[in-house]
Amino acid sequence: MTDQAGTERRPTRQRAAIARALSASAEFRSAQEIHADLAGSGTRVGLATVYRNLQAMATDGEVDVIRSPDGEAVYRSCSTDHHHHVVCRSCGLAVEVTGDAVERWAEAVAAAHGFTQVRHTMEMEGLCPACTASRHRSKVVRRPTQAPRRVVDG
Amino acid sequence: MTDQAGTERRPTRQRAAIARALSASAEFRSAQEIHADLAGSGTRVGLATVYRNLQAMATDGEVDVIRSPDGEAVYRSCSTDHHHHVVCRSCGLAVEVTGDAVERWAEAVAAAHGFTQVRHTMEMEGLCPACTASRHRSKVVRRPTQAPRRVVDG
DNA sequence: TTCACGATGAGAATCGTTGTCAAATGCGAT
DNA sequence: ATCGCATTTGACAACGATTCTCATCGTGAA
Ligand SMILES: [Zn+2]
Ligand SMILES: [Zn+2]
Ligand SMILES: [Zn+2]
Ligand SMILES: [Zn+2]
Repeated sequence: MTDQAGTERRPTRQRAAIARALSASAEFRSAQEIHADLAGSGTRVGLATVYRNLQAMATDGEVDVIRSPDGEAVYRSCSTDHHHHVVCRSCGLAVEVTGDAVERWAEAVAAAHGFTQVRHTMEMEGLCPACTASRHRSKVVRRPTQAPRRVVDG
Repeated sequence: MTDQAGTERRPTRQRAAIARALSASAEFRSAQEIHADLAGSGTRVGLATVYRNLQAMATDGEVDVIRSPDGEAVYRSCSTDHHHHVVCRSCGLAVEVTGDAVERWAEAVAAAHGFTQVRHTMEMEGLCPACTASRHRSKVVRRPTQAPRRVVDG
């Protein structure tokens, strides 16, 4: 199915619930999490329906979608405050950062190519101060499982 | 517990083959593709081994890894030329772009937080000129389903 | 060479996501 | 309100990428 502008999407309680659940959080949430949230709040919505709607909203530009490091698709309400992360690839520490420079650049370069309604995602990864030090003294900590992503405001 | 001296990764023919296959291409390749390439060139390497090595190389910062739009992890040799894309979310047209501004910003902001060996990925999406026009006229214009992602140099 | 342990491979197990299709529902016309 | 019909939903099967298991192999060091 080609997504077109004139396409009429019928309003349903499920879609409304999903949209509400999404905007209730400022963080990126996966389809499964949204589904769980709804179930938890007593709203029964099929898992497939959650997937379908989130995807539709994403293609229509109503929500932002990125892939979490483990490959899951995660969605976030478009209106929430926009920022990026610098993640340590060794311990998972994440720092939130914002920057007008990139925002403007993205907008400008996209416009220069005639693109409209542009959105973007940017992720940075490296070694945090602590892990940088560790490696210097040849002490590498390799976790068996993925480290929990701790977020620290920048 | 947390010990070990510098990374003691033993050299094996499989690892060498994987590294070679990776640097042979300037594009991002998935684990499955690398595996197929090797098989095609007569080099038998277990799929799990390909996954394990690509992941290890990624965590060690030897290769770049991003997620393709459908969620597959794709790897690329670190040395290849760095650039970004502006993708049309309606027809899939992709334009390659480069920009010192972002590169410097990313480096600077990461350094400001004490991070080292920083790498980044950035993706922009919007509506290309053609699709922007289509949407303006309320007329529904038929467009090939799920257009292949054509790349155009910026 | 021998030993200890990391690395590999084949296949099973996970698990997020998509496909199927009958039943339920929104909407415009009657 | 009611009918007709296309869209949407939901339960569940099907998929496919990635991970896990574990017996066996290969490498580095003594
Ligand atoms: Zn760290
Ligand atoms: Zn931004
Ligand atoms: Zn387009
Ligand atoms: Zn860049």
